[in-house]
Amino acid sequence: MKRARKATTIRDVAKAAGVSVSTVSRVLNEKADVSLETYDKVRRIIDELGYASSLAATSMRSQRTNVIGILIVELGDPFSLELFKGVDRAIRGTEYDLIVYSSGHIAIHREPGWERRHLSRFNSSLTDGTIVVTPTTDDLPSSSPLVAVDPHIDNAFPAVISTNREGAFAVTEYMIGLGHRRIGFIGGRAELLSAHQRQQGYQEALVQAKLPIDLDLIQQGDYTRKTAFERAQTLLAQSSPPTAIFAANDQSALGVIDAAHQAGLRVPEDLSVAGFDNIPQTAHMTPALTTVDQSVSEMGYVATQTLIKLIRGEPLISNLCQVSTKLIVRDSCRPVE
Amino acid sequence: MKRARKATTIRDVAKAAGVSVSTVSRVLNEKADVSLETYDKVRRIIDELGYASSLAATSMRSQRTNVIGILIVELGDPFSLELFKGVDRAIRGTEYDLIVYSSGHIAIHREPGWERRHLSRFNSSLTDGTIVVTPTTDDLPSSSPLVAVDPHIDNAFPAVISTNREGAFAVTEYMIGLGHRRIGFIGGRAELLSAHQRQQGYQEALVQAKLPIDLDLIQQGDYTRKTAFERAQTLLAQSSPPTAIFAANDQSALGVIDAAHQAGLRVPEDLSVAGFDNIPQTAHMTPALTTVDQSVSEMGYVATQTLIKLIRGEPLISNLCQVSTKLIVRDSCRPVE
DNA sequence: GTGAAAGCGCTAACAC
DNA sequence: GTGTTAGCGCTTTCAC
Repeated sequence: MKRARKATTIRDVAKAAGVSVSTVSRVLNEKADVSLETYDKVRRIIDELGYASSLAATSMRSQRTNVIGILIVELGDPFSLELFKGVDRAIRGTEYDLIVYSSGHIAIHREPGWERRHLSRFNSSLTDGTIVVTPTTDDLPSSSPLVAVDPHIDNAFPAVISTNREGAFAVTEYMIGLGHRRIGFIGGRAELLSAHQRQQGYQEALVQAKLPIDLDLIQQGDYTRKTAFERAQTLLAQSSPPTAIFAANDQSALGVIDAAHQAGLRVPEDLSVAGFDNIPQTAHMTPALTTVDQSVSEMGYVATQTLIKLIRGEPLISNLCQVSTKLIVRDSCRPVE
Repeated sequence: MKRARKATTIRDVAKAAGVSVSTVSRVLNEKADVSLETYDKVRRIIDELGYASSLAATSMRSQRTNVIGILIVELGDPFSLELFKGVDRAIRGTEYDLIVYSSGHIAIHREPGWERRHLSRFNSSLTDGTIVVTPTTDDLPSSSPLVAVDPHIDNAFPAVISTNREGAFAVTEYMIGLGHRRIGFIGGRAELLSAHQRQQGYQEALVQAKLPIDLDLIQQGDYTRKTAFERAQTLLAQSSPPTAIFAANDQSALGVIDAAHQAGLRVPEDLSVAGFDNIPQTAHMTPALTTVDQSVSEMGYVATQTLIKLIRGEPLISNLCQVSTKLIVRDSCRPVE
């Protein structure tokens, strides 16, 4: 147990090498004006001591830390986990390290603008840039580049999003094609652009099919299974309930299925259900869910690449990058008899 | 776009409130000796400005940051992702924030002792304690508490691990019970205690059944699918190949199945295969894998709780916490005909 | 009850 | 080529 050992600092290295701290700093940062002899000596001491510069101290003085931050509400949430896969892939082999920051203090997440505070803790220090996932506000001051994943509806900075409108349109059109005329919709978190776009796609498909937009069939959800369950109950309790329901994400679709079972309805025999897919696993759950497949890990990949470009000062082709979606038909939807 | 805006510092708050920085600091840290009037004024300004103290600066001066660190090799790796679920669960509702640190610089991971360097970057700053996942070395100096998940074989500090020996014993015993006499073993990363314990359980089951320990049947793996694939090929190419193979983890088991298919063998008809489970999903893959189920998310949960105890100075019941495993029999194993 | 000042580990500007 | 010095944003004595 070498626990008590205090961390080695740049001064320890300097002392051991018989040089000044600035010389060590120069070696660390690969500055040109150090004699080869000194360089080697310092490098050797650094290795011997197993020294690595303190991220906290470094970040306070210099602009560059070569660390990318990612701000997330819930670390364990399937969306986050799926996102990490893409972020990881994008980061491999680059010079960047990654810091995922998440708060345990649940109250913070209830308070809108929590990301502003968290960002503030990072800001102009620790990270060279930050990915913010599903921000609750568009007012995010930052002196370093920012990229949003699934951005706020008023979002003003570079962001990555799926082709939500097209996907929602396709799935609604598909249901209409199966003969459904009363198709329920359970929306997502109202402040997110994705939720808005999905509802838009749903409505456009109805309009194209010359079907009425019935406000009784449109329920406000929040991308959680629990809320969708309640909203679906409301839909199913109506005098003329929908024969199909399109839920704004996979969790919501599961909530709809919960409600159907609760009401004694079979899926898909009595009720067709489709969702927007966040993670590959959900689709394989019973019953096999008809989904709009969006590659969340791809979103993570693209977001990271975009952020790296911004950090490097390279030009962006577009401020809003769309990751394409694909309709995947499985047996949770049936034609109306 | 409010991007150019510089981050607000404690001095901005002090100036706006007409007090000194030390007073603001006192308010931030809820020190007693501040007049209520001053306290309220400063709090109001803090809210107005959306100020949050810089983690980098705070951590340099004070011991406590209320941040827990977790050091991981690959962020996108299924083991890590599963672990996060438990860590997240443990952190919810506590006063702690979480930082996951991962490096993109692949070369670092080849170099043994990379975690020492990464730890050094955190150390005595940023985090109050750190969870280190599958460390490649036991020589980890740190001035703050450390907990290992799946520790190094010579590990000396608090750690969380599964009941690997018992699990491996159970699955080997089960295969023997099916009539298998030549059971191959593909081991894990040699420097990890888990790999050692799994091999031990395997061997003990053979000994108990009075079966010989045939070194030709024991292959060194590294918990990756690719390596297991190669090792399994070696096993299957032998003059009297095994009728069953126990692989040290789920990825390795998949590699074994790959090799079986490659060799034209059917699983489980021609070859029984079992693995040690890291993530719930793998078990459901084709063919349904007989596994020793270890709850990785539970390991994350326990590790986090242990670390929090250490940080708070509470006593630990044991230095090595074991998360229990369970044999789950599925149809990737068959009796010998 | 509050402010001034030192200093955490580091980098950058300026000496020499 | 190398050392000295100031200061990043914060906490913590120590005065007053």
